[in-house]
Amino acid sequence: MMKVLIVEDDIDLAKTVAEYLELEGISCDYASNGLAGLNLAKGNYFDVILLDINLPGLDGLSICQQLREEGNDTPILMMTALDQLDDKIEGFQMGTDDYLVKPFELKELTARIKALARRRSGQAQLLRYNDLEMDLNARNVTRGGQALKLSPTVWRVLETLLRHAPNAVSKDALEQAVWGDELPGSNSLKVHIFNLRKAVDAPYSIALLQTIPGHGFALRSEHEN
Amino acid sequence: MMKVLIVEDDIDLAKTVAEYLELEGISCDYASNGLAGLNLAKGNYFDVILLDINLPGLDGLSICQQLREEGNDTPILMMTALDQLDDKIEGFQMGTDDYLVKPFELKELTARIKALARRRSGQAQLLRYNDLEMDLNARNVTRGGQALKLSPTVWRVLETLLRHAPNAVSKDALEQAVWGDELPGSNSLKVHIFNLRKAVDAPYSIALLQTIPGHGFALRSEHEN
DNA sequence: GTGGGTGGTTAAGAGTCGGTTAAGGTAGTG
DNA sequence: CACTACCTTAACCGACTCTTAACCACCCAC
Repeated sequence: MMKVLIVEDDIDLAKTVAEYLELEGISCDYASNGLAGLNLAKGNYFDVILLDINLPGLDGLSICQQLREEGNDTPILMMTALDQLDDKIEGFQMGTDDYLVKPFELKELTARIKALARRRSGQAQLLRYNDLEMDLNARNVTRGGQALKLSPTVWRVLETLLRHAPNAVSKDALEQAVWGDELPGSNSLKVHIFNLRKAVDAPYSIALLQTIPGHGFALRSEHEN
Repeated sequence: MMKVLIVEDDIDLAKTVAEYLELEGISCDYASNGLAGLNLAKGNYFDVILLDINLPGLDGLSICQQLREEGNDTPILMMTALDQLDDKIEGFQMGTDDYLVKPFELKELTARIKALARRRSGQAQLLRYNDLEMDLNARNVTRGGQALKLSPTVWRVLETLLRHAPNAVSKDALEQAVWGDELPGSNSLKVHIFNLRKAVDAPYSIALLQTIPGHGFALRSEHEN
C-alpha cells in the first residue's frame, strides 16, 4: 500500500486530505508542525511527502532542504497559499518535485501523488532482505542472483513481507495487504505461503520465510535475533 | 481501549479534556503535578501522554527527558501557553512527538492523539523489564539475550505484565486483558502462569514473576521494592 | 487438629492451527 | 476451442495449544 506523509498545520485541511486519500487506498501519517514532520520523514519510509510551506517551528522549504542533504529522495509535493507563491517560487529548486496552490482539488492532488510515486519507482525501487532482492521496477525477484518465478498473488505476499522484514506480519495484516477489504474465505493464504516457500526457500539451504505460531509470518534468517 | 495520561496543573482544563476524551472512547488517567505524572508514566502503560510544559514541582520537559532516558517511548504531546512558544523547539530535542498551543480545540487534540497512537503502533516497539525484552514488531521475547518460546496465550499474559511492570496486576485485570469478555472457566490462568514461569524463570537464577497473594501477579526482581 | 481457601503442578481430551495435496473454476491466449 | 496459468476451496494429517479436572502443599481461622 502506498504511504504518504502529510505535514500541515491546518488540521481541518489535513484531515480532509487524509480521509480522501484513505478512500483511494493510500495510507496517511500526519504531522502538524515542521519538526515532527522532519523526524517522521527521517525515521520512516513514505512514497510521497506532502509539505505545507508555511509551518510553525520549521518551514517546509527547510525541511525539504534538510531531507535532500541527507540523501533522502522521497518525492515532495509542496502546498502553498496563493499569496505566498511569489517569493517562494524560486525556492522550489530546493529539491521539491511538484507544488500545488491552495485551494486545490482533491482529485488533482491524488493524481499528482500517484504520478510522483510512479516517477520515483521508475528510478530505483529495490526491496531487499538477505540475499533476496525484489526489483519493483523491473518486476523480478532473485535469490542469490538467481531469478525466481512468482505468481501475482504470491508476489504481493512476498512484497509485504519484504517491506516489513525482518519484522513479523500478522496473518490479518497480510491478508489485508494482499486482498484489501474483500478477503477470500478458507485457507487461501496458507496455500500461497506454501507456494512462496516452494519458490523462495525450497531450493536453498537456509530458510528465510519463518512461521510465527499463532500470529503470522516473517522474513528472517533463522539464527538472527 | 486507548489510554491517555494527562499531566496538567489546571484542574478545570484537565477535567474538560478528560471528559471530552472519554466521550471519544479514550480512557484517561490524571496527575496534577510533575512527580505524580512521572510516576504514573513509569508504572503504567499509556498510548499517549499529554504533558503541560509549566508544572509545579517538575516541569514537562524534564519529565519527557527522564522517560526517554529510561527507554520509555510512549508518544508525548506537549501543551504550552503561547508565551512559552520558544520552549517548543527545545522540547523536540527532548523527545517530544508533537505539541499544541493553548488554547486549543478539543477536536484538534483528539485528532493528534489518535495520530500519535496510530503512528506508534506502526513503528518499533519494545517492552522491557530487567533483562527481559519483548519486541512486539519482530514478535520475539528474550531474556538475557536468549530467545524464549511462548505460546500465544502465554505471550499475551507476559505482555500485559510487562506493560505494567513493576506494578502488580490483579488476576481479574489479567484475565480481562488476555481473554477480553469471554473468560474461560476453571483455572486456566493458573496453568498459563505456570507455563510462563517455566519459560521465563526456570532456566535462570533470579525469578522475575512474583505472586502477590490474594491479588495477582507482578513482574519484578525479588529484592526490589 | 480440622476445614476451607489459595496457589502450584500434572496429565488428558478436545480443539485449533499450519502444512500439504488435489480438484474445480476462471481468465487469458493462441 | 484447447491450452495454460492461476486462484480458491475443501479435505486431511500431524503437531501444538488450550481448557479442564484432579491432586498436592500451604496458610490461616476456628
